[in-house]
Formats: sequence, C-alpha cells, structure tokens
Amino acid sequence: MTNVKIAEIAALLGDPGRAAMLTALMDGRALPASELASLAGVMPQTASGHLAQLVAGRLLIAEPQGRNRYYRLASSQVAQTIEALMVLAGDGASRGTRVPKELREARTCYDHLGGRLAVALADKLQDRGFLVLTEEAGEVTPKGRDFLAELGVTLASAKKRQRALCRACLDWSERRPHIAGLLGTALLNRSLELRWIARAAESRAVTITPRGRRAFAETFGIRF
Amino acid sequence: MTNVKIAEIAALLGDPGRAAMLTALMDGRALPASELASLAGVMPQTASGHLAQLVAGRLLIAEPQGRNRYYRLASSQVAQTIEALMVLAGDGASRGTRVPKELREARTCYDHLGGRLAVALADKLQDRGFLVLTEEAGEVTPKGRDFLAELGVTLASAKKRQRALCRACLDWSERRPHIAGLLGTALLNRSLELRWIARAAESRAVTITPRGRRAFAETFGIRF
DNA sequence: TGAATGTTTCGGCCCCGACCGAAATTTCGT
DNA sequence: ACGAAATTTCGGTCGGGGCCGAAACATTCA
Repeated sequence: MTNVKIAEIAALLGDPGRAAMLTALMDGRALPASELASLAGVMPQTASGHLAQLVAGRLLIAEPQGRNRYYRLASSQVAQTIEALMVLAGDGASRGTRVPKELREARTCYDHLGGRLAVALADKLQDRGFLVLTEEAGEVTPKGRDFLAELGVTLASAKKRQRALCRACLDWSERRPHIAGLLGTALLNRSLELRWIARAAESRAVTITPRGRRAFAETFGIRF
Repeated sequence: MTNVKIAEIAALLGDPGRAAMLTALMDGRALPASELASLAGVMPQTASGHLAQLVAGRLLIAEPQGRNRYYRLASSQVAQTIEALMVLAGDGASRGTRVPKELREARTCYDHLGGRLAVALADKLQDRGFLVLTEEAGEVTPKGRDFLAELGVTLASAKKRQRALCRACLDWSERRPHIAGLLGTALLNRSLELRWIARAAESRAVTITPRGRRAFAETFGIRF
C-alpha cells in the first residue's frame, strides 16, 4: 500500500537529527556533511548514516565537490512537505518553544521569503491590486506585472512553465499566506540584488538593511 | 528548537499503522477505534495506544459517541501534510507499488475530489475561462461564478472567509493540480447531491454513476 | 609521497517504542 | 441490575535503529 511508503518517508523526517539537517537546508543552499553533522549535534559517522538514508529516500541529493560532499533538498516538494510540518508544529507551539525573533521577522523559506516581512509584502501587493491572493492561492494582475517590471522583477511569461508563477505558502510563524512560486523566488533574488536584505551567516534568518527599510517603506508602505 | 517538534510530528506519521489510520481518515469522515485498528492491522489495544498519541499530537480529534469513540483529522492542515507526503511517496512509486485503478480514476481527497476526474475537471474549467489555475494556485472568474451558480454550486462571497475559496492541490497520482478549497468542497458535495458520483463503501475511491458519466460529458466535455 | 582533512564502513551497545495477553473500565441494551 | 460490546490500562517481550569508537577510504595540498 501507499501507506507504507508514506510511513517510510515520514519516519525519515521523524528523527530530530535528520529533521535538523533538513530544516537547515530549507533555504535551498547545499551544505557539506560535516556542517550538517554539527547542526544536528551528532558525530560525523552518525550524520553520514542519516544522510545516506535521506539520499536513498530521495529527500536529498548529494553533490561531491572535492573532498566535501554537499547535500541539498531533492525537490521543492520536499520543501513543501517540511513547510507543512512546520505549520503543524507551530499549532501546538503557542504554548511551547519560542521562535527566535529574527526568524519571525524575515527568513528564507526554501527559495522565497517568509516571516513578517513576507506576509506584509503579500498584503500590500494585494491592497494595491497587483495580486489576487486568497488564503492559499494567487495570481498576478496586469497592473501588478507592470509594477513588478518597474522594480526590476521580470517573470517568465511562457505558458508552459514547469513551476507555478505565483503560489501562496502558509507562513508557519505568522499563520498567514506569503508569496511563493516563481514570483516569490524573483522577489527574494531582486531584494538581495538591491541589498534591501542580506542573508544571515548561520541561519535562515534574513536581516533588513537600512536601505531596505527605507525602500520597503517607500515602495510598499511597509513599516516596522 | 522547532526541529524537534517537526520530528515529533513526523515520527507520529512514521509508523505504518498510524499512517494507515491517518490515510483512512483522509476523506474527512470520522471512524471508530475498532475499525481503525483493523485497517491498521493491529489489535485494538495497540490501536488505542496509537490513537492516544495522535490525539496528544493534535493530529486527530476524538469524539465520543455512545460506547464508540470516533476519530477524525484535526484540521485541513493535517490533510495537507499527508497529501504532501503522498506526493513524495508517489515520486519513487514509478517503480514500486501500484495504485489501485479505482483510486486513480476518482477519489476523495479530504473534502474534495482527486484523481483523473478531478484533474480533468480542473482542466476543463480552465479551458473555458471559468478558472485561473496555475500549477498550484487558483482564482474563479466572474464568468466562472455564473457558470457554477447555474450548476447549483454556490460559494460564500464573504471577504473575510476563513478558508481559501479556491486552492490548487497537487494530485499525488496524476502529478497535476486539481481543485481544493471551498470550491473543491462545493463541487464534491454538489456532485454527490446530483448522484453523479457515489462514495465507495470501504475506501476513498469514488465511482462515477452512469448519470454522472453523461453529465460530465455534457456539462464539461469530459469523456473517459 | 606523506600528512591533513572530510567522509564512510564496521562492530557493538543500548534504549525506545510497537506489539500482544490479561484484566479493568465505561457505556449500552434489556 | 446484569451481560455484552468497545475501549483503555498494565506488564513484559523483542526487534529496530540511533549512537559512538576505531579504522578504512578518498581527496587535496605541500
């Protein structure tokens, strides 16, 4: 039955060490085994075993580079599954573990933005009629396309694109939708290019630069 | 850390017995403990333990009714997580377990339709301009609203609705999107009302009645 | 070629959790 | 009130899997 395969995959996600590795890779980057080991808080041998399982289970892809092996998430569907689990984990977390402030403020969510900033961005784009976004779905309006082009955010217009142009992703800390899909990726990349935000060194957290703070206020009316 | 909570929840999904119970509840119904026990293939005591864990983990809700206790999924987010896992499980299943034909044809997916019928429905509604639906997102057009109203499918128009009006759900057997959200639920319910489809007794499969076969052909141009 | 670094394999320990039998508990029907 | 049915609790067994130490393997650099 399919149930068994589901259980197998869920079991892979069900170990604290492996879960730590996977969430560390949620920003889409690839990390070497040793780093994942220390993130998971286990010895390298143990981590190696975990990583082998995750690769065998098609959750990770390994890319040898020199004497390191870099691991990254196998697909955006893996990221979506982890995201779904984060939402569930957040449910009970009202009374429970606290989410670090920086992560709640702004972070990467696989290949797009998450956190308060991302939710605000989604809200403002809707308010101005650039985006239609119900709780979990979305579409860019023609007016929105112009606005985004002016920002320097260009979107592939091909009809037969593989990925969704714009997808809503339920933010696990804010419990409100933010923007994923091609548009989400484009917004993240453009914001990085313009130095409105910068990736933190050791976490998925993203810091808003002073310039970014100004820009988000002027361009979108977002104030923190 | 949040990782730990993720792992806890994933571990709950990571047991074959519990996974079987959860997938059995994916159609949104509530089932008594004894039935879930036999579905999972374990003794009632064992099932009782599993169910207690699932309730404690907020994945299930128990409703005592007489001397039975009925269990159902705690939220649509739980269903979404399981659906995401099914997609991952399906990835490797190209060479692996076969999906029963009836399930691939048409089935319930928590509170909406899944399978070939559902994917065809989504396609046809798009072709006619009643729906905008990129790979993972969607919105109903005004024209579509009229068409649906004529079918007898009425949608709450409240701006502040809790659930998404229309959401795309990646079909795990077809690997293409079908319609979820309020619209998905409404379409399922109306199709049942009109006796176009009927629930199978012991599975999530749905059978298309002769009347339904005619109606889907006439109304949507869907032929099997 | 030899040392250093990153990663994997092997072997053994140990704990957690799934499982079932037996029995207690709750609720319904009569 | 009593027996039947559904469920839960308790106690004990057992297997799978995570963990680490030691050592082997791979790759880079001097």
